[in-house]
Parts: sequence; C-alpha cells; structure tokens
Amino acid sequence: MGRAPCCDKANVKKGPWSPEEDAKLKAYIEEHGTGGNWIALPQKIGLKRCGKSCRLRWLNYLRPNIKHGGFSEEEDNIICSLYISIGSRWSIIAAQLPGRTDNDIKNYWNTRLKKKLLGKQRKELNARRLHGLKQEMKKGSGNFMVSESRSSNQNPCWSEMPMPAVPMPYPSNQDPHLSDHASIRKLLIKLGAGGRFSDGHQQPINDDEGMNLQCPLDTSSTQQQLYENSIDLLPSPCPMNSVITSNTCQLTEAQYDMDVANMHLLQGGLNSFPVELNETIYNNNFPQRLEGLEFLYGGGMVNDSTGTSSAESSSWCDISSLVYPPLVANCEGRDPAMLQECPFEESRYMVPQ
DNA sequence: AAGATCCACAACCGCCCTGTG
DNA sequence: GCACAGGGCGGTTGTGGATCT
Repeated sequence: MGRAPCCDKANVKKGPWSPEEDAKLKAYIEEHGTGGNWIALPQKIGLKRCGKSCRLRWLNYLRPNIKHGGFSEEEDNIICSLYISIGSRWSIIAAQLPGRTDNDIKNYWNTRLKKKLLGKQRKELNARRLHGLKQEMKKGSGNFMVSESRSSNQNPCWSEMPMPAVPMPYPSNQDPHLSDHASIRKLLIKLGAGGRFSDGHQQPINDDEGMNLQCPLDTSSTQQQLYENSIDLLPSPCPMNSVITSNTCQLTEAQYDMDVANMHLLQGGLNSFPVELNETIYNNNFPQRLEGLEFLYGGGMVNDSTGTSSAESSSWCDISSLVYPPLVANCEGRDPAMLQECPFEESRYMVPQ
C-alpha cells in the first residue's frame, strides 16, 4: 500500500517561487515561526504550495544569514575533508559551514568540486600511464598484465594494475573507479598527497612516493586500537568495510584484489598526506572544534588543536585512522556498547542547526 | 545572429526515520 | 506492535543564463 501524499498535488503550485510567495512565507515565519507543522503552514498563509516545498524554500533560501555561491578555498577543503570522512552527509557538512545549506553544498560538490577533482584525476592517470608506458618500453616489454604480487594479495602495486598500453581518456561517468563515494574518497586522498584540493596548488606527483607501499602509520597496538575504534565509529558510507572484511566479503576474488590493492595504494599515499589540509583542520584555519563532530576529538581519535603541539602531528594519521580502516577491520565481535554509541548514526538527527 | 550545448542552481521526488495514537 | 503523519535527507530533474559553434 502506497503512502498518502503529503498534499493535494493537483492544487499545489510547482516551479520557481515568486517574490510575493517568498514575502508571504518569510513574513509569516518571522512573526509566528513554523508552528512545528509545515504541512499546515501553506494553507494558513494562503500559499498553494506543498508544505515540504515551503520548508525547503525557507531553509535553503529565505532563512536569515544564508550565503550563496562564492565558496572559499577553505570551505572547499572543509567540504573535501568531511566528504572523505563521512561521505555525502550534506547536512552534517553544512552544519560545519555557517550560512551554507546542505542543498548549496550538495550542488556545489556535484557541479564544481567533483569535476575539479575528476579533472585532476584524469591528468594524473594519463601522466601515470605515459610514465608506465615509457618504463615498459625501456624494459622492452609490452606486458602490462597482472603480476604475481597482485594475485597473491602481497604488495599489490598500482603500476602493475592492468592498464591500456595507450592513454585512453574516457568520460568521467565511464570511469569505473570514480563512480561512487569510495572511489572519490580514494581520489581525494591521492590528490591530497599533491597539496591542496584547489587549483594552482598541486605539486607534481612523485611516482615513487605514490607507489610506496609501506604503511606510514604507527602500527603499534595503540594505533591498531584506534583503527579498530574507527571501524566502530564509522558506519562507512562506502562499502569499504565489506571489501576488507574477509569473512563477510561478497565480492569476487578479482574485485577483492583490486580493492585491497587500492587500499595499499591509499595507505602508501598517506605518507605525504596533506599537511595543509591537516593544518586547516587543526590550526587557525579551523578556529573552533567542529560542531556536531566532537566525537572526532574525544577518546584519542583526533588531537584537539588546543591540546597538542604541531610536533605531535601524527594528527593526520590520527584522522586517517577514521578515514582508512585497517585491513583487519571486522565489526563482528565488537563491544555492542560502542556500536550503539556510534555518533555518526546519531548525528544524522542531532546536527545542531 | 541563431541554434546547440554547457553549466549552475533551485526545486522536486521518493525514501527513511521518528513520534504519536 | 502496528499504522500513519510529518520532518529530514540525499539524489535527481528542470530551468534559465552563459558560452560555443
């Protein structure tokens, strides 16, 4: 049985709002508030609009102190870093950017930031492919096929991933690695190794560093505990957990290999993870703790900017433990209390407005 | 100059979650 | 426990202006 519609669609106006409608809605809400009932509101003020439409119009446009357009580089970085951590939870991201609405950020991401990043990715891929081609030509081998290391899950190497022998630019929507949150998240990390996310700051990619497969993170038991905690804390908007949870993995072996390889690549990339982004988060660029993300600061997950010196800045590694769970991740057998306290799940409905 | 295409943004749609009776 | 209404959210679409051919 379908749900009853929230309003009579036949008698509801759609499309752009007129200045008169805006004025009516704004005047009423400023005087009386929403009354806690958006559905009834348009009838009260004589608007032939759906209550949900009124709500969106107010929240995204008419509400005081709303900023439109003109995103700063700092805001870009915040959006990117939060996207890495929590995915497309636009309302949570918006809560960290005063005056910005989730809709605004979502549109900005979809129309600009993502394209900006994809542009970088394509340039980088082409550069890598050319580099790989040159290397193979030097060796006198045209064989780009999968190596033993990949099939054996040991030290999989990006350069050994199957690649076309000739650079083949493809539309972004056909790029098999850029179609979901996980892929873009990976891309963000890779780009992060080159500097800021915005144009004009990218440094040349050092292939050797990029190929460094040594995990840069302290793998002591403490760090490992942080990793494991991070698994509990992140509901993982991407299927990464399922990818790396061997006993629940539903993927084919080939898919598993590919993602494990990417994970290694990512962990290698963290060697030179964005110092500037790190600074953005922990230093003056981030003058206050992120509202609604306090859990990032507690329990040793992330150093509080006020409490640690830069000399201790394994700080990006700390946050990276949130972002990149270890390969041993597995939610089974975890303390149920911790799972219940997952702040991200709660935050969806507890974000301060 | 005119049509085609691209782009950014506003708005809508449908699903999920919570509260309530 | 169940059904329903309302609020909230992310994804998608529609539209108008800008740019290109």
